[in-house]
Amino acid sequence: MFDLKVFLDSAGLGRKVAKFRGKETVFAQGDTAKNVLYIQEGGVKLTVINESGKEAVVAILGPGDFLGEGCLAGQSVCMATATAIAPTTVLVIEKNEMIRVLHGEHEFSDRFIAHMLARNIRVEEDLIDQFFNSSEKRLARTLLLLARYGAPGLPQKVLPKVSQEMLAKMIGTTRSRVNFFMNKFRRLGFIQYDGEIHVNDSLLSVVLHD
Amino acid sequence: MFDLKVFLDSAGLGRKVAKFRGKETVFAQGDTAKNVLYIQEGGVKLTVINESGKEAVVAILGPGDFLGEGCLAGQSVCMATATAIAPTTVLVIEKNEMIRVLHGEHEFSDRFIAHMLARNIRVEEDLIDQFFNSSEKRLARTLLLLARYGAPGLPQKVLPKVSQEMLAKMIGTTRSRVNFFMNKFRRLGFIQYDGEIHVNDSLLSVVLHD
DNA sequence: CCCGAACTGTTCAATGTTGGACATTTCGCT
DNA sequence: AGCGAAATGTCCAACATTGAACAGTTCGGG
Repeated sequence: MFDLKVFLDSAGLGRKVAKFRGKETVFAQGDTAKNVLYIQEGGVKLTVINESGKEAVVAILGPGDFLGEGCLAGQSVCMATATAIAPTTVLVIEKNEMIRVLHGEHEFSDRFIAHMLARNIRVEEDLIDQFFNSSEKRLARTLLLLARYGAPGLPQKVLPKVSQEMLAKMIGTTRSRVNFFMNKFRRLGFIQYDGEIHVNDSLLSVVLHD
Repeated sequence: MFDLKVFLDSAGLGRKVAKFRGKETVFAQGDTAKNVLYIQEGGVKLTVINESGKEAVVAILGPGDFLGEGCLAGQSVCMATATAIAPTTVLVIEKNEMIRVLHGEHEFSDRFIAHMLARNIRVEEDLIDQFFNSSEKRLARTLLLLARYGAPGLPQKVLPKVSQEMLAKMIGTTRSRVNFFMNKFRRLGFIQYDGEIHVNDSLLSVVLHD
């Protein structure tokens, strides 16, 4: 398979590597945007804060994902804050280098296009979810998606540690609402938890039923 | 400037052209997805319908935009319905042709990447808007964006014809809510209308204020 | 110029959601 | 073990939103 790291090395781009521990800020909303990052290991959450200080989680990214691509489209400042949610290693690619390589290297631009297409589909799904569904359904969907995080093949049903507060910021509601539904889901046997959260397939019924 | 149509012609891709009149369906949610389309003239709206028959407008696309790119990422059926909102001409590019040209032609892949980046930024903004803002603010934002439709330079403040029903589907709320706010905006002098809608800059205050 | 279809204006009860507050539990740390 | 911080459980009044109904208006076409 195509190994981006090896490729970038040979293109002389893989040299700048940055490492972050959990909770460290990778870049902050408002920073000048001049690099594109590529996640090698770990995970990053993208959050946005509005004028009144409310926070929203826009995306959770993992190995193989790019972030900061906005600068390629001319965004001069970062629209979101990127925070490591685990020990994380990223490749740092300077904007103009990125443009040069995207233009020159087929394999690389193919890969990047695939990433953008996937990301776009995901964000569109999130938007549609937000349009159609109540917070209860959005929570159920988010839990199901998280439960498969990092294991697209096998159904793994244990979540990485996520607080109710964070869930609230992911689906765009309040913590008390999340708490209410988590208890409801537990009462109905859709999930269990005690430190770790276990998601049951039966939770799907919440998303599916009218 | 780079003219995509001329380029596609010389690559032997510009031959398949399709034309639609207003309200005609370009493709429907559930259709098998095998082509990427490029809008030359006109405009298209993308809508999604959920199980209970509720409809949402996901995007409004114009000349220079691609649609149906989801198939490149492996989506085998269309996730949305595309409907012409004006007399429209599109280039039809078969999926595998698209992949071949994306891989082989720098200028073309650059262009496509730019489109995906822009689209992504827009959808992300819509998602954030949905997270943070009340339906009143979302309506105000949508009106302001529409008022500049097709004229990024000069501030043009007259909307293309959009019904309150359609506005409701764009911001994810009900018609009665849209009606309520439209009247409020009019009462406050933020907009005028009588067939055509005129958007005042003062409407910005609705979006900006806490 | 009249009809029907599409759009707009208006109302309201039922429901969903927010944004607090406060008590309780869990967790990491020394 | 004991402290403080973080996370969870619970409650509730104020507020926003839905969904449906019905009347009035505009508009295009026969």
